[in-house]
Amino acid sequence: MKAESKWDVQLRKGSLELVILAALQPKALYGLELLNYLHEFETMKISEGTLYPLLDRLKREGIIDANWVQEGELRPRKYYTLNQQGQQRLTDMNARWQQSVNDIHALLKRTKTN
Amino acid sequence: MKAESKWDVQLRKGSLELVILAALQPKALYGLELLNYLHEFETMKISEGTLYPLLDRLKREGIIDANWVQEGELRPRKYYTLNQQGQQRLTDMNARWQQSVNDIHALLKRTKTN
DNA sequence: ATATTATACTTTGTAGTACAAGGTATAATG
DNA sequence: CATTATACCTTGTACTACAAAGTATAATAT
Repeated sequence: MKAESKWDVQLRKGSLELVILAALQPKALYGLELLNYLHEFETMKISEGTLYPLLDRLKREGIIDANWVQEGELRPRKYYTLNQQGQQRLTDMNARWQQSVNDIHALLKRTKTN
Repeated sequence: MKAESKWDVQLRKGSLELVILAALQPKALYGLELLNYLHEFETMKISEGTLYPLLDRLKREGIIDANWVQEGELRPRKYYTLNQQGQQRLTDMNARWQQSVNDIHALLKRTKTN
């Protein structure tokens, strides 16, 4: 696998918020669970130091909710859920992302592939 | 038209470098010409304060070349051209971008569109 | 003449984000 | 009783796009 470049980080920067909302939409996940889920995707292998502050921010912005769950003897886990505002935000972001992809695609089509 | 959100800026952040390389690939453009060209694309309406420092950076990184051209009585213009390294970088970025789009697409497909 | 507009490029300071590296705490394993 | 695994948190840093303002020159308007 190719080492991660500075640019890979920058590219992810914009889409990460969308990606996390999308990941939380089908069902609530706790931090590490979400992290491992994202690791399935080559371009989304982020670290805890990236994820937790981001989740905090999304919570402060009021688009996700968090609540501790104690399951049996296990360490308590903080589950994050997408709320109504989060669902709306996801829809908006999705649309905007699609538009951006279209624009970039159009620009790339005008290049010559020698 | 929808006002530009903080997120729009962040989303553009990652792809802007790719976009500029793609725009310069077919032929050399000067600053404002490139700016106007990008304004054709809704998600790529950047300002001079964004473009010129970015072009400087790409030049310092050695992936584009710049040279002043005096055409007739007009104000001299600085034309930017993609060099060989820039072409390579464009190819690499293109591949990585495609991969990222695929990943995000996969994530979005798993969401429910109620 | 001289003010304004258009063209073209430049500079400065700021805000937002992801990151690496380290930290805390607890329970299970060796 | 040391180590590993799980889980979440904190701090300081690097990078990028941006707004706002500036310089300089030529063409146009008053």
